Amino acid sequence: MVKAPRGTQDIFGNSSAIWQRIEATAIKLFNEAGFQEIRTPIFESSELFSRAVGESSDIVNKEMYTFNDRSERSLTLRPEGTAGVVRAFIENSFDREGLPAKLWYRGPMFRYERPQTGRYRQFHQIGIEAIGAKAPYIDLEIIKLGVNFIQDLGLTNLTLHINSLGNSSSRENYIAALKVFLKESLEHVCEDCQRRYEQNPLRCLDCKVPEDQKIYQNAPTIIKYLDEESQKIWQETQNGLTELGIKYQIDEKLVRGLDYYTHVVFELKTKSEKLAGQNTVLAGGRYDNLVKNLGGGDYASVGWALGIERIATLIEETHQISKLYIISDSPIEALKLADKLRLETKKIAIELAYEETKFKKQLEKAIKRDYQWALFYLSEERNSGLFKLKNLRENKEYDKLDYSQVLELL
RNA sequence: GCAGGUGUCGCCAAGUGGUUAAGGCUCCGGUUUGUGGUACCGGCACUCGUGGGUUCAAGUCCCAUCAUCUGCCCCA
Repeated sequence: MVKAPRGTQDIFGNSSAIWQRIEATAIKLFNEAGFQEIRTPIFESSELFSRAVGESSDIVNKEMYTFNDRSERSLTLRPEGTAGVVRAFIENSFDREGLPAKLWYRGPMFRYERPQTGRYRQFHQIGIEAIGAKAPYIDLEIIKLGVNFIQDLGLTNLTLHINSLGNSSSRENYIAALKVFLKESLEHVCEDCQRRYEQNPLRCLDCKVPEDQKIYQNAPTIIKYLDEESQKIWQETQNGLTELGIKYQIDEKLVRGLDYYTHVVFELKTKSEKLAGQNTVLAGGRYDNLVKNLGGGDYASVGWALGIERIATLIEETHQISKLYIISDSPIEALKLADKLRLETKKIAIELAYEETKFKKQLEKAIKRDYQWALFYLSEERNSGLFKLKNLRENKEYDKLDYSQVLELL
């Protein structure tokens, strides 16, 4: 039997209802804040990602779904959303429409990784980007939208972690200082850290090995290396969060896996056990150099992305709309009635039996499938023009109703 | 990419080398025609993830492969 490829899954039933709720919640929030949807291609030139995400990142090194098409172009299934959005921003000259460009997107992303709880090879993100906005107030708006999103879904038990990576020169100075520190104890740390030292020294800081962590306790922190400008932005961001009543936790070891981040970076993490080790459900930050690096103007930007699968795992259940089942001995008459009812009722699903099965079977089906209502529409009702309606959950029956009374009850 | 666990019907699950692969739930049909999830009857794995091998004999042993789970790496 042919199965879905490793790391992919079918979404249906209750999960699908939860996904719809997640997407509807996000879309409402984005519309209210004046963000516009953008749909970019699912595959792009491979070069876009190696330039945007960074040659040293794990994503580019070992996780991309890259292939050559029939004309030998190297293409890649997008591993994240920001690169494509920025490419579209530049290509379509969005800067002429006025800045910042406030955009949101959703859709599948692809990374060739070992599948696990909360980790898939095809996974889905919803993200927002504000391109061409330097003021820290846009960071605050973006972060607030993430926090509101979580709240609107009724999720608790999430913590906002933030850190600053500073501007390019602060970051360079810090990395230089960090490398000096790391070099002293390079022989005593794990192999991964020795590799990180070469490739991405920042990542050493969130190493999981306890012995290594002991050593890193004395490492210089990035905050001390922020230059005046970066320091000022960092202060304003924190003040703003407090003003907005957003609780946060400074995490000096939060460095993120993509190379394009600058200044503020943040993650919303859950304490729930349901996601095993994958406890980050929403993450983002500022990327002031990315647009320029991809050939656009010098536009500072900020954004985040959330993982739909991870959020969905945290949501237990969702309310389905109530349903009505038409019990009839004539499918065509039931179909005509269903059509009419669908036009004239709101927020109720109208269903019927398509085959001429027995009365009792139809009623049992309605009960088993958890329909709230059964509407009797057999020859007797059709002749009299009066309906019988039953609330199956409350076991209440309403007899001899005319059509308008049926509508009132639903 | 590395280390370990698991794979018998849609779901749960017995089976530990020997004739026709328990059982439960769900599902489908019926118990002569318009009212409740009950009860009763019947149906639903030529096959044990897949492919090889060992054996007179394999769901049961061996190898490979695939899938899945857990930890690491990393990430949403």
